[in-house]
Amino acid sequence: MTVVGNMRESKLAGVALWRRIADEIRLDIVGARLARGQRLPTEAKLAERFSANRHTVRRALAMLAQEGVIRAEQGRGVFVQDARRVFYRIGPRTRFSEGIDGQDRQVRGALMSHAQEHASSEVAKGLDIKPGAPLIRLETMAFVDEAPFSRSTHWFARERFDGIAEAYAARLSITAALQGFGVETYTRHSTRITIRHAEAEEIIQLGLSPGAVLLRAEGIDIDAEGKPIQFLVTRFPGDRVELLV
Amino acid sequence: MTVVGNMRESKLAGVALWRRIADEIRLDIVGARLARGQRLPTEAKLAERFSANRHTVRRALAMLAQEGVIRAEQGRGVFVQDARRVFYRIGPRTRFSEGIDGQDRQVRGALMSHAQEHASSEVAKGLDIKPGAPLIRLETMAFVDEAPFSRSTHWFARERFDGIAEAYAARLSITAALQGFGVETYTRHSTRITIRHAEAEEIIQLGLSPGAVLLRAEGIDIDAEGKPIQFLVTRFPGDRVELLV
DNA sequence: AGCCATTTGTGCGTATGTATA
DNA sequence: GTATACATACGCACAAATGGC
Repeated sequence: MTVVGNMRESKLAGVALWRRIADEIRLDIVGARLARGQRLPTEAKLAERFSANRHTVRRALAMLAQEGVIRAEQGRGVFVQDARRVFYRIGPRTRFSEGIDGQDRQVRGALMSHAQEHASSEVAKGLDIKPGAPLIRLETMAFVDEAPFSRSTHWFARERFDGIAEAYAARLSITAALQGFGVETYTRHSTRITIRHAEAEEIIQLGLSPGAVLLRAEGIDIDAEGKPIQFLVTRFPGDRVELLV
Repeated sequence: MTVVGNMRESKLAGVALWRRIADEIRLDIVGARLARGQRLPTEAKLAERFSANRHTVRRALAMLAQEGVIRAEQGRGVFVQDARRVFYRIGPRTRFSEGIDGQDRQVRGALMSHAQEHASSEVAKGLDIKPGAPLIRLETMAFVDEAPFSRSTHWFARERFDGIAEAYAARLSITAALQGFGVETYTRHSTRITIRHAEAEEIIQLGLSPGAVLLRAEGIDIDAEGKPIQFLVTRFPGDRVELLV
C-alpha cells in the first residue's frame, strides 16, 4: 500500500481529507482485489497512516460502508464487503452481455427513455450521415448484480432503424434488436475513452456520490459492409470498472 | 454546456463547490474543444449558471488560471489559454511517439530512474516468467508541448534485455532501445484501463492538483513470435488525454 | 462468572475552511 | 470588507461490543 505524503498540506485543494482517504482506501481494496471478509487495519492504524484524526478516518469509512465496499462491526473490526471490479471487454467484437461474461455476474439491461431527434454534427460525422438527418436516440442502463453499472446513449439513423426503441424494449439487447433489422453481426470500428466527473443526473441514476469520476467510452459500430450502424456513449462509474482492450 | 442540477445540495460530498465548478468549467473547455483565445462568460454569468456566489466562481477561475487552462485579463474578460486534449492511440501497434503524431505536438521522453528487481507475481504472469525472476524496471515520463503528459513504469526480463536502461537513456524511445536487442517490431497484446486518484508523487511529477484523477493503462507488448517483451503501466492526467482504441 | 485489552461507536469543545449575503 | 452559517478536522474522553484469559 502506498502512503500519500502529507495529506494535510493540501487543505486548499477543495477536496476534503476524509474524501481523499476514502478514495485511497477504496483503491487499496478494489485495486488490490482483496477478498470479501478480509479485515482492514484498525481505525487507529489508518488514522496514523494518513496522519489524520480517527474521526476523519471514520468519516471516510462511513462513505465506503454506504457504498457497500466495507462493513464495520463493533468490537471486531472493519471488513471488506464487496471488492471486485467488473471487467468490460472492448474489441472488434464488443457486445455488452458478452463483455461481462465469465465473471459469475448477473447482467440486466433497461430502457430509460427514447426520442426522435436530428443529428448533431458530431453524431452525423460518426454515423456518416448528413447533419440534421433524423435519428432515434435510446437512453439505456445496465445493472450488474442488480447494482447500476453503466448509462448509455445510443444513436441510430431513423431511415434504417425506425422502431428500434420498441425492439430494444422487447429484448433488452442491442444485438438482438439489430437482428430484427437484418443486422446479423456488427463490429466496433473505434472507441474513444475519456474521464470526466459525474453530473447530477448521473449521480442519481448510477447511485454515486457527488464528485464521483466516470469512465466515458464513445464508440461507433459498423456492419459487415463497413457502414456505420450505431453511435454510442457509455458512462461507467470509475471505481467499479476495468476496461480490457 | 450542461448545467449541474443544484450544486448546493451536495455539501456533504467532501468536494468544495469551487472545486466542482472548476472541474465543470475545465470540462467545458477541454471536452468541448474550445479554441485557444476564446472568451468565457463573465464571472457574473458563471455565478448565475452555477447558482453560486461570484467569490466562489472566482476561486474556481483562480484554480484554472493556476493550471494554465485559462488566463484572466482585467477589464477584458477571461480567455481560454490551452484547450486541446491530447489523443493517444492504443491498438495492436502502440508506439508512444506515433500515438501522438498528426496532432502538431512536440513530444519528448525522459528517464526518471531505473532499477534491478525481482518479478512480483503480477508482473511475472504478464511477462510469462517465474515469480522472482530478475527484472529491469524503468521509470519514464513523457512531455507533450513541454508539459508533463504521462508517467510510465516498464518492466523487462533482465535475461533478455540487460542494459536496456542505458539504451533507453541514449535514444529516449522504447522502440529504438528494443531494436538494439534485436526486436525489430512488437505488438500490443492486451491493455487494461482503469481510473484512480493521483498519489502525492504523481501530483508533483505531473504537475497536478490534489484530488486529480488519472487514467491508468496497463499493457503487455509481445514480439513477432508472441513472446512477452514488456509489461508497462502508464498514468495519464485524466483531463489532458483521450484514448483512441 | 469476572477482568482485561482491543476495537468500533458517540459526545463535546475548538479552530479553520467554505459559501452566502 | 464584514458578518453569519455550516462543513471540515482535530483532540480528548468515554460508552459499547467482542474475544481471550
